[in-house]
Amino acid sequence: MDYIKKSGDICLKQEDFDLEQTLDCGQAFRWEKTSDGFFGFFLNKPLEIKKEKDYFIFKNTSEEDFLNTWADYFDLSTDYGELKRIFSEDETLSKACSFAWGIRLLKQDKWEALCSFIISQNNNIPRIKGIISRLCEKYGGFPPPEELCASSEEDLAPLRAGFRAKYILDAARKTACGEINLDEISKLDISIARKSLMGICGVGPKVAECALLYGMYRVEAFPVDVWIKRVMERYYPNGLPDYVLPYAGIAQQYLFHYIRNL
DNA sequence: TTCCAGGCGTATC
DNA sequence: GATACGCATGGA
Repeated sequence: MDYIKKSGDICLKQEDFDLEQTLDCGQAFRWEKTSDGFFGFFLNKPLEIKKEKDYFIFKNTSEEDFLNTWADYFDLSTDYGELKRIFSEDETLSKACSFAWGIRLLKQDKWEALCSFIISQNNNIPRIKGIISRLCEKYGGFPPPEELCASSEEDLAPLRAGFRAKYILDAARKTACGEINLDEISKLDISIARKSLMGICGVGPKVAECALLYGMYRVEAFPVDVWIKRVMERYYPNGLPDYVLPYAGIAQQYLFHYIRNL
């Protein structure tokens, strides 16, 4: 990793990384644009980050936090240039990678990702962000399942999550009592992991796939929403090329961003 | 007013 | 197993 320390900040040189494409592409919902960058959270740890010339500036960040938290969160050890070279053998993916060149897959928290994508169903991105923002405001940070499951559906009414409130509570209850163990699920064979997650009310194939990809870094997971469905019908009637499948989830990121901006 | 949004549960066949 | 429908909310 190519970085220097400078008056309390970490300054990082990093290829294949664009803040807007990575933080505002619908994979994470707690990042907000600032005048010159982004402000957001991972595990309730705040970060202000911006780009200045060739450097990404991690404001007020210790070397320890950078190496132990943020380098992992931003998946800095993965060579996205190499992935894009592999993907670009395919014509559509080649265009998608050129267009969305700076997307990286964020290694998010398991519980937060699961909860966030439960909220995402039949919803749009600005409203998902609003609900999660009100959730974090209410609990002083993203609530762990133990804290959340002490609440009732009426308690969650101010979030305006609609019919999803009872799904959030079911996920919190099952996770808090150990019926669902996200750490264990993250290591299971993917088809078994899917089934386990779908034991939660409000978690179907799409949300399970998102929990696996965004919360557990299972990069072979391939969430199919309305947009990706359009991509598949139009460009991949016979499925993705075999050489993409081990990283289908990362390919999906490029395709999602591409088709939404076509 | 109607349609749609990073879907899913339920009923019905 | 497939298909139809309702579901809370809010912006277009």
